[in-house]
Amino acid sequence: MSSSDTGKILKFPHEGRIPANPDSVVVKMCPHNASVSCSNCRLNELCLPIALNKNEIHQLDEIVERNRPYKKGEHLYRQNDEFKSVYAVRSGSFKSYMVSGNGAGRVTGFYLPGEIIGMDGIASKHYANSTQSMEHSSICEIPFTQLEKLSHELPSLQHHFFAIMANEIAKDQQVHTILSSYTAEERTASFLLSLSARYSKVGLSALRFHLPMTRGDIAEYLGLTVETISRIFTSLQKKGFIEVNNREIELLNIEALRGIIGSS
Amino acid sequence: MSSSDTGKILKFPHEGRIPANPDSVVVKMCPHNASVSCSNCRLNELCLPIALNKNEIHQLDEIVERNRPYKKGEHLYRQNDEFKSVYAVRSGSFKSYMVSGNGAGRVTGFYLPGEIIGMDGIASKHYANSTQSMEHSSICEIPFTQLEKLSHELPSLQHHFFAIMANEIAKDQQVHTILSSYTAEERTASFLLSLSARYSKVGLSALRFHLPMTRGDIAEYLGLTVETISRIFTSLQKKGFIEVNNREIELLNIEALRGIIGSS
DNA sequence: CGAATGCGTTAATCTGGATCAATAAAGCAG
DNA sequence: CTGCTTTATTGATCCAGATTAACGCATTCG
Repeated sequence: MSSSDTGKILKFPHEGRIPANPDSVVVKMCPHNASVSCSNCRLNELCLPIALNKNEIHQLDEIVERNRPYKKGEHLYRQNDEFKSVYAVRSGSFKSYMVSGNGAGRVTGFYLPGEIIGMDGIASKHYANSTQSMEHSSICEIPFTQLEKLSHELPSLQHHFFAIMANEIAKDQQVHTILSSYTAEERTASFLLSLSARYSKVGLSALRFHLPMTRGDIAEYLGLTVETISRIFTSLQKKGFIEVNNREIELLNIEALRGIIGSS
Repeated sequence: MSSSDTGKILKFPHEGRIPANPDSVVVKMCPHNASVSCSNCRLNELCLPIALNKNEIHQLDEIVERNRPYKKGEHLYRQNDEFKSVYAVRSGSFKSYMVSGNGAGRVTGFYLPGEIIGMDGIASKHYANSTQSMEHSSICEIPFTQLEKLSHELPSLQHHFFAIMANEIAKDQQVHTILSSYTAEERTASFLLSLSARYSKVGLSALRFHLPMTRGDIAEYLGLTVETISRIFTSLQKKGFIEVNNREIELLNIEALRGIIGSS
């Protein structure tokens, strides 16, 4: 069927990332630049500094370590490593996965800019997952002991960190519902809608974005197989709800996607 | 703090609950007695007071409200109610469930004595689940604003509450793995093992316990159907791994159950 | 360059668990 | 107690999604 599509290949500049508009700060600010501080980070409305005042942000800034960029596939930490820090994604994206008894890895989460990684290690002092970058990415490392100490001094930081963790809990319970009762098509639609919402939060397009993960990653995350994901993408495309070209995806009818979930 | 001022001790014969041994404190201490304080609660090694000193426990005690007992089926709160408190199960058990788009309820969690309920409401200020008791139960209510304030004053309480939330996150990610990759038999085995571990934590038998939930609840929780749960119980019984009589269950070969999961 | 490797799609077949259906056994209110 | 509702078991059939297999298409690498 693809014999005639040669002329209409979508070209995507910027490492496959699609800014909401071509002149957005996203591009100008060079997301991998380590010298940025929390106060001028474009993500500070999403990330830890939210609801902190100038002075408080400055104190947070002091404990944040801005690491070197991570190449695609590099590990942030591995399952059972000693828990030391939580991390905020500055640019790029990460996936976490757990190796279960039989050795088959299972993707347990995807992390996009502004999101916090590593909270699974707080309880047992060892990370429960491994986490690796899915593309060239950069990260802010926040040593947990210091974060706890600072939280104790800044009530609004404590409050906000409680909220961040609670949000993770609520999100995980939502996933529980999806995995325990949705069909393959419903899972896929809800996954796409979740990505869309999260991209739009960081100022990228809600309707057209790059999938940093493989079909296999999506399948593992949703408890399905690669083939099923592939078939469902194809079928959603045939229905005119989406358009997929490799890792580039456009949501043509977002209401219809919502309908898939509502109608279950 | 007088001991049961009117002498009206709510009598509570095990109500289908099997104590580790018949003379255990569980029975003696009358779990539904509202006059107990955190310092002499048999659950204080599991619950919020963990790692607090005498004086700190006393401060915590001040904000804890010991509610009237809940009858079977009563709601603690409903989905979308305004978030006000988290709750610690003192005796009995609760289930939480979410009503998804189509109206079909889905059980998202079970809560046994010593466990904390309601953290799903912290982030959005409204509970994401409904929670109801599965048997005659009692609860400690902890108004969240006050807990937050006290956490700010007591670093070890802050630390511990971070840990409790993190534990919930880790547990939910474990559930993610189970739902996305385990077979029906593996899910059921891991569910039974989880119950066993949790009962044994509160001093009840790890090998012989009462299931407070229906087969239907288990099925919803595990993303299966009642019939499948029923068939798997029967099949595990035929294999000699367990013995079930209605809601009473005995794990005859716990290693074999572990083997079911490991061998996937 | 050609070979190897990883990712994605499509098609044919198989199966674990759902669905449908019937019955039994508890629990419970009057 | 009796009748009614909810819960549990078991069997027969069906189907969504897994499995298996083959192939296309990029990348990378010697």
